[in-house]
Amino acid sequence: METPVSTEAVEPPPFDVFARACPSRETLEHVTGRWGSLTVGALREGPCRFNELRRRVDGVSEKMLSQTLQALERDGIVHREAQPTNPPRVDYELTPLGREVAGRLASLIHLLEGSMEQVLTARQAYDTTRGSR
Amino acid sequence: METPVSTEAVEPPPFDVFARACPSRETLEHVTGRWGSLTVGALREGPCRFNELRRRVDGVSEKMLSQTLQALERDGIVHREAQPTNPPRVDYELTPLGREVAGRLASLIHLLEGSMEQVLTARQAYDTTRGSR
DNA sequence: CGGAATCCAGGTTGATACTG
DNA sequence: CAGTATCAACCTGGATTCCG
Repeated sequence: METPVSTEAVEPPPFDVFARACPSRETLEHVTGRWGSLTVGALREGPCRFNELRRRVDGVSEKMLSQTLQALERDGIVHREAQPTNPPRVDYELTPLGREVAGRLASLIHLLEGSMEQVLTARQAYDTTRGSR
Repeated sequence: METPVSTEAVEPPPFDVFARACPSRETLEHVTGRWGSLTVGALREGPCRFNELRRRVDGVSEKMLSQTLQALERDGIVHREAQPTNPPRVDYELTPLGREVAGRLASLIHLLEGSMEQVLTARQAYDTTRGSR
């Protein structure tokens, strides 16, 4: 018996974020980026129009929100539903994959929000120790 | 019965990453930032020296790794253990909080690595639909 | 080895203005 | 409303050099 060789791919390519060239690293960055994580988190509350999303994500500019949404839509994390009405109405919502991602992200966010006292204490300790080097 | 009022803070301040000025947003960015997530992920495999960490996180420069580690140390996510030997030896490891964070991050990373086929397919669909607008 | 400091190019950001 | 275009300003990140 020879090494089995089929005409179709026998094994899915391994994806590893720790490797510089792996496309999974890009997606991780889209999802965890400065506005990516907040946008996904905001969409977790339900479908949302562009400007409402802007309000939920305090501080994001139109441009950044637009760019972020496009990257997330391209990766299949967010679904964009445009209605050809006038004035235009566009709704964004998470895809099934997006909901899974959002869940894990929310878990991280909640952990951090709940640990901020501890973080703030650590910062003070660090600053008095190293700040006044 | 009156509303209970004690002399010490009755309620911990609410932390909300979606609010522009909340310090939790900074910590989220340290943890999910371009190198933050990979550094924390790499430290999950165990304590590690500076240059070994550089090898684990493919593509980081000394400067970025150094900056990233300092931010994470300040937030109490990473512990730095320096030995005053010559040559110097410094070990980094996750704190208990860091391990919790790393766990949630790993969960997200694994999800994404396992979904990349789907993501790549979504990208192709997007590019053929919108790319040739 | 483990960093800190400096320099600098280029990418990212966010007003502002404009379009459909 | 839902974006896109433009542009200056800022910041990121890499390379290099030097120190303990």
